[in-house]
Amino acid sequence: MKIRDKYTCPLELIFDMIAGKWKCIIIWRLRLGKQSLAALNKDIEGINQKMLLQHLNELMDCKIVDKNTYEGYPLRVEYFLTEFGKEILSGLEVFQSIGKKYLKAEGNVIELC
Amino acid sequence: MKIRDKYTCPLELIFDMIAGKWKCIIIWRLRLGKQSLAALNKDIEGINQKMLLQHLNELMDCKIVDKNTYEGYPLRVEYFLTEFGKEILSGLEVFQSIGKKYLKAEGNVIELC
DNA sequence: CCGTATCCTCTGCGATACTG
DNA sequence: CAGTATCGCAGAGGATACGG
Repeated sequence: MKIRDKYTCPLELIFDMIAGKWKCIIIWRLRLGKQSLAALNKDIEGINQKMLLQHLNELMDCKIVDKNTYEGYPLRVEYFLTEFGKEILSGLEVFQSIGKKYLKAEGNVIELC
Repeated sequence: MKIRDKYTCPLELIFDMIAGKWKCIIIWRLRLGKQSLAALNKDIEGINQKMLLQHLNELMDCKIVDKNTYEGYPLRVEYFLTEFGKEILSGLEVFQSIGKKYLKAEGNVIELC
């Protein structure tokens, strides 16, 4: 993740925070509540554990995502959106609905997300 | 620009369309109306003409941006947002205001955009 | 079940120079 | 002023294996 030293526009800062192949979909999947790593890994088609973890860590660096860790075996963690993350989510919801409309106009009938 | 063959989420499609270091700022700058290439090049700090053109072309491929070309010398073109582009813009406005709020909370007093 | 370390590939970005 | 062509590099993304 490349956060620049200097921004001329607030938009760019937020955008850099969520730039990355899987960031937006991770946030999207966390919209309904806490998720374990394994659950995310299973739900997000095409991702592998390493990339998931890397993106989650970057999202945590930006305070978009946080996690709870529970001691004991089997290990258990819960990733979830912070309040800041939920604000970001509200922007993504706009894109989600634009995308849905776009796909429908293109004749796609896939049932997605 | 990497548009995938298959999407499980409409959000990802829209996101891939505007992924790229300069895409969102270009759209942002076009929010107030038509702009020549030279004007964009001057206004967007740090970009060079080649990258600007490449990103504009990709945005045109996705029908987010369109342009008018006027014959004669000196050459003149006008890049502008399509209706689809304006929808995308409405999502970016959310990030802009989140970013502004975030920077203010961080103690930044810069006057941006 | 969570998380880290290595290694490798591919492409986004950028510097530079050139054409109409 | 608008647009194209080359070339190089850093870093994002991914396969795989290992450790707590």
